[in-house]
Amino acid sequence: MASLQEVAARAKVSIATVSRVLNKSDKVVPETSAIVEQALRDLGYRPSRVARRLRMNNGRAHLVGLIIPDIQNPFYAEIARGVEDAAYAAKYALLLCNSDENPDKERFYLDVMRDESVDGIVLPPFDDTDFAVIEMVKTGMPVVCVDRSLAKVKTDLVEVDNYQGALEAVNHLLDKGHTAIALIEGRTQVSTSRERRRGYLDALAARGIAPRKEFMRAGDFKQESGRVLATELLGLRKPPTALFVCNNLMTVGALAGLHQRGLRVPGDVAVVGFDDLPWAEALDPPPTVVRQPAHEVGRQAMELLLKRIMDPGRPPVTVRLRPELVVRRST
Amino acid sequence: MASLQEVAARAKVSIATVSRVLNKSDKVVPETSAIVEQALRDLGYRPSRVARRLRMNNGRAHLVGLIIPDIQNPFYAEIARGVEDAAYAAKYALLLCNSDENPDKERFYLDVMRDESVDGIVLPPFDDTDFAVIEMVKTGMPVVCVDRSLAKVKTDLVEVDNYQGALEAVNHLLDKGHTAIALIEGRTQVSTSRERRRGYLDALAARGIAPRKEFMRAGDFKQESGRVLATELLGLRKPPTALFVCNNLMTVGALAGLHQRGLRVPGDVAVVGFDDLPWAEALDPPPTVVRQPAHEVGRQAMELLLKRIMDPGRPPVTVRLRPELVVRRST
DNA sequence: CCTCAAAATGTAAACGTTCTCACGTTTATC
DNA sequence: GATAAACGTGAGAACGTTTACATTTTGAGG
Repeated sequence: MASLQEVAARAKVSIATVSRVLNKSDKVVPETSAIVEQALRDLGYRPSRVARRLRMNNGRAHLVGLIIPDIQNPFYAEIARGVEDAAYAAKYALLLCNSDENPDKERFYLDVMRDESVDGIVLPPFDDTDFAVIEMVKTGMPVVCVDRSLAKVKTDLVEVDNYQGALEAVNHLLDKGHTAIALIEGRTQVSTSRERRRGYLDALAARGIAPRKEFMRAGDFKQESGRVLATELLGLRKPPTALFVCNNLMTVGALAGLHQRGLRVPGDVAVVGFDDLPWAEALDPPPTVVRQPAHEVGRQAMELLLKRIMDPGRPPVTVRLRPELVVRRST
Repeated sequence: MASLQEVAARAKVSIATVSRVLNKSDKVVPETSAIVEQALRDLGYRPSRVARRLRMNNGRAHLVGLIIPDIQNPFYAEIARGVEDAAYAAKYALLLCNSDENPDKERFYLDVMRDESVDGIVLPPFDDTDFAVIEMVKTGMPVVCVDRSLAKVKTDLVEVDNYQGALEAVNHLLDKGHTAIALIEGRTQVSTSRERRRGYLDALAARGIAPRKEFMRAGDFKQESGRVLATELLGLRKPPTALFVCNNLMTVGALAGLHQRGLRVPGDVAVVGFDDLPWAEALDPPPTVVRQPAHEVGRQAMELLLKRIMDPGRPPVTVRLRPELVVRRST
């Protein structure tokens, strides 16, 4: 509550001097410095981040934004933790928002961030052509994309090698002798979905297996669509013997759907998911998944963002992390 | 980027008039209004939340803080969603931070919030006597506590009837014929822990069962401590036949610990947990739990906060929500 | 002692708002 | 037709910082 004004009055110096003591930027003689420091302590002075931000509209707000689809999705929660840990280490605060994969909500929060003049933003774009995000990048706002990329503009990006992950997942199923492998993918406008599908197709092709249209279904990344699509697939006249499900929530949904139909996993159908789950070990059965280093994704994204804030002119960088196939008991 | 200044220049009016048009507070003749609106559109004007906040240090920042122990805990993630949904509905943005049950981190973030001059804060206090939070309340900052309460000061509070929940949980085990029921509780400085323990003790007492010290263990709310304590308990010469575990993560940990020892649930040991889990149905076995209406807790907390922001003088209110025993297959 | 540069401190503008007050113009009242 | 009231608009202060620039103090060299 105490302002520079009041501190200055108490120390009988000018506010400029107090400011100098605070930022230890300029020279101030030890004596005065001591007096000011005392006044500072006496009044329990705390600088107003708001006033500071207004004054220096460049990059010292020590505040960054993070927009994710849904904090209740453990994958994004882990990314968020990665971002937060790196931010906290650098003494940055985080404006965290859920877009719900809803462009309007995303836009609202992007606006908030601009209006709050945050130093930068970390986010997985809604899709390839996310207009609002592209616009934001063009205004010069530091933006780091995570998980998903943007088609037209180049930004810093931390992603996981989705193609490689999918390849390994499907190869694993093929190695187990499966040939009728179905794909449950997410929204196809999202770069990660396409990469994973490409991995799926290439893995099949490498063994000379022709993909079947009816084995490829697109959901919306949510649990319910996993359940519905798995049920549909297993209801086919010639059902698949294995499922490759392209995200965590849909995997859980698929397992639930299979249980509902009274099918045994992996006895009747094998399942490989994408994204690990925090309680995978406690699930029935513990699913084989392609684990993404989500915390690391978040951490590196934040670090990239910090670098860009320090040096806005630096060329954009892409960091590609390797996923890891974790074999458990669903295959 | 465009400021009031620039808009005013383009519309050939004073900034005061532009401001009036924006806030449609004062009367401005339709003609000028139209010209200004046009200029506003032409320049794509967006008000600076920062400048606005600096000017009106009372309650129109449209920004609130939320500090939770860990966003990766689904219980808190659900609370966070409740808060966020209500905040978004009221066009408030959310400064979200993880305290990790770490007082230093909590203090850092509380400071950030004060310095950002947020309109108010929602949080579960670290414990009963959380000094930093009490201090914050005393400065007049609107604070709503969720889940846990503060001992000395009275604030708005949204809590769940932990006593009742524990009572039902333990009664359920008693009804199943168990008498050797162990308790795995959280940090005992936290109000919820004590309430749940009280429920546990009273339920036993009502059936004339004397509590046994070695059956009561305190953990730290985290998965690992659930695993360790469950293992310890089942290693006793006379082990319990049922476990009442006081939060979600410790429940998962306990289940893992029991599996490790090769024990069957509920065959060898029955388990009731506190807090529901998003994929409870997919767990092995799906656990019986006391479900807390976490989303509702968050939503109501945010609404209480909004009321307090509007009317700082109103007397603090306590909302107590009812938990619900969800019987599944671990008992 | 005086001068003058260097060092220490003070002054004031700026950031983008909101809002009080004052000012000029129109309309109502007698 | 003069005076007052009502209305629309503008000027400028304030919020709490940082910082360029101006001013004062200091100390050394002559």
